[in-house]
Amino acid sequence: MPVEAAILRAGARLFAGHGYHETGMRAIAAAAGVSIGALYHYFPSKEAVFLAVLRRGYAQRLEEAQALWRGGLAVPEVLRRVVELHFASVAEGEELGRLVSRPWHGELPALRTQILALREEYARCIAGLLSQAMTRGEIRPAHPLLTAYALLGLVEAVTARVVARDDVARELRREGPRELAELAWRALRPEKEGS
Amino acid sequence: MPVEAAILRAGARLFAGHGYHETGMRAIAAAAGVSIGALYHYFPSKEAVFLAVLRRGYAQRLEEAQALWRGGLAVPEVLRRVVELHFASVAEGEELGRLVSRPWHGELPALRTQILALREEYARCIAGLLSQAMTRGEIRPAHPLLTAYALLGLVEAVTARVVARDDVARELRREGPRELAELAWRALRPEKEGS
Amino acid sequence: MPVEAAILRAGARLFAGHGYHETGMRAIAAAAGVSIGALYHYFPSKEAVFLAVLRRGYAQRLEEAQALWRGGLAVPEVLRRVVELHFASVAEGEELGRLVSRPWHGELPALRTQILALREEYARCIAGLLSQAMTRGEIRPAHPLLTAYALLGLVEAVTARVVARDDVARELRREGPRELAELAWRALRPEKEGS
Amino acid sequence: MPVEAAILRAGARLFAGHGYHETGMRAIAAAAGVSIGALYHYFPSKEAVFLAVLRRGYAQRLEEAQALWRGGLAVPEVLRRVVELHFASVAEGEELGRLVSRPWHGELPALRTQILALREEYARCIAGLLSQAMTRGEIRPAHPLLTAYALLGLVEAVTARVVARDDVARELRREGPRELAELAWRALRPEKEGS
DNA sequence: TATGAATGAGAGTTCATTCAT
DNA sequence: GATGAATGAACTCTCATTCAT
Repeated sequence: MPVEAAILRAGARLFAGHGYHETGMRAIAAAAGVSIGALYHYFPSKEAVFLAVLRRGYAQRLEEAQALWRGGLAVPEVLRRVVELHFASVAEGEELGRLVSRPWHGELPALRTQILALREEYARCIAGLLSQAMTRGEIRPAHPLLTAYALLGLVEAVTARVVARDDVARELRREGPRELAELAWRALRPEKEGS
Repeated sequence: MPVEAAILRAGARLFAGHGYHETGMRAIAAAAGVSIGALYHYFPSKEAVFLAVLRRGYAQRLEEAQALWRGGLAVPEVLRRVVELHFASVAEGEELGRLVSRPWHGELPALRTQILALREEYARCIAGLLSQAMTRGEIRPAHPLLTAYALLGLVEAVTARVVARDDVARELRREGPRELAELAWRALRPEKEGS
Repeated sequence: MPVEAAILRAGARLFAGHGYHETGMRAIAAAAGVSIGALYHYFPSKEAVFLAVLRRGYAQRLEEAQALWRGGLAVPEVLRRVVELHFASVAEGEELGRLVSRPWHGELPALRTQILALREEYARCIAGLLSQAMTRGEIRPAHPLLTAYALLGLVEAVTARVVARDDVARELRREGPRELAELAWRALRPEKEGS
Repeated sequence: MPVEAAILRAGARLFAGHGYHETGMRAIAAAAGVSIGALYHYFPSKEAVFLAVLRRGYAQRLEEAQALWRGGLAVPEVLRRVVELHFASVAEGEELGRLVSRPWHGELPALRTQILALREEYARCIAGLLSQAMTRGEIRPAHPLLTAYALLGLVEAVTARVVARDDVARELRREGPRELAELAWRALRPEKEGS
């Protein structure tokens, strides 16, 4: 259904660019090329639009991450690619990526539970992958969920700085993937192995 | 001046609890026990109140972090205490702490530059401390600013989850400081040394 | 045609329960089990649905009242039964009755003329019956139309209070028919007769 | 405070003329000569404006009715004047009067309880006056509250017709006060007395 | 005939900000 | 300095109605 898709695309772009409260329903409708009435025909409220957009973003990210992990690569290489994936997703035009890398629950206390649940679903997926790697001895034992959140934060703090697009941002964009993958691998590698 | 302090305290509490857009000037004035007129006498706009609050938050956090680092402790111990400091600051009543751990630039695009600058100041301070430790050989060489952001994100992603106060949050609160300090130390320790 | 009847039944229930403006065409369509398109196929507008409903209500009430008067009963007994008829019609499930006992012209200024005309038709019918009774000397001479309106209001003011269903409403429901019939009979009985 | 009074006056006129739902807050503000902001400064919602208007209307009506009854006149004369009072209050410019003579609870189900309470207060006042007259033997014994509602409805049904201002309305306006006072007096006079 | 997606004007309400007192 | 009444643009959302299918 192209109308619904257009709304979600427009919503993703605007929410990612201006935040929840500085994005109006009129703006979403205009950006999607539909009337306000049509917007409310497909979604009962602004919150519903936002949650639908966020869900889509997490679904897409989840799929990408799982595909990487399923590839049979060595852990350091997987880490490098996952980090690169997050960096790529904050580029212009990759609104869904920028969307999932943000702690919306601070901006939308009313949806905190649902937003945290979506994020947790993603974190739990990563935690599951980490658990498998631990079982196989590819990384050292650690609290999987906590480690998953930590890795997410590790990357997101840098990508958040990258969106500013000044000189520092460009430098971090260039060095980030390699340095972060290195950090992550050192933090996780088994005791007796070198990199 | 107690009036200004009251406003900043009220602002910190409300902004931290409900976000920027869901906190009104009337609410700040009421919580501070002053009239709207007085509020506008001390601060020219809502944005100004917010920036003043945020500045105070970063100043306080900066001071705490520097004090820890100046203490002459070994790096792993410093890491442990810094992580614990962040965890403690998300408790009820520690509004300034919760404030600095949030990427406000997403919620307030208009102030993005200034918000990122405040955060960068904090990150640069940590980067400086990391540089010193690298020079002394206490931690391995790495990009200092990037590492600083990464460490901040590492901790903040977990503390952000802790505010939900459900069972998982309690577990992360309990295990977080130790696990995160371990992760950070492994990520940073020099090549040939053990913990 | 059962579709039209279903619409009228649904409309009567909803208009009586929530008023004109708080009843939507969607709600009517849903309650009647038809689509909005079908609704607009049978009635050109919301106003048309409302007028059709109201007409049906007055037609039914008119018939009931005339049947009572034709029964050859003594005037006091007729009054008692008419009053009881009005009281019975405010019960749950008697939407048409509740509908005709309401001054819709205040809520719908655009239809004032037509609404007043429907009510006047009913009032004129009662006035005619009163005229006959006056001619026969069963009640005293008075302005028939004015008396008809007065009797209607006499009853409706009490039934309007009865719909609240609290303790007072229950008491009025119990005492109302007898007391109102008494009031009406005393107001209308010929000069030299007792009750 | 002239602003509040202007709002109440404008609200009374518009609500009486167009009903609750066809009167907008913007229209009230414009008619009162104030801004929307000022309107919401004095009243928290449209419902609040309406209830304030209605309360004022009932207060004024109550005062007028009590003044009449306190005058020491004979009951038939009091009835005549009360009826005339109601008729006078539906004239142009007497918005408060038209307001209190309407069963708003049908139009505003959400405020039914409060609207019925205001009306009941008025009805109870009249019932009290009737009780006194019964005690003194000036009118026959009857259920006071029920009788009060009945008398109100008796008059209001006719005044509601009078607002249409056609030929019939003019005739009812002319004959109404006398005829209705006669009806009321016959309905209430003690058993053994003539008019 | 029957459907329901689409329209868009307009509703009630909020809120940062100003300024006369 | 301090107050809070006043402003009005902008917000989210509703709803009678239309029309291509």
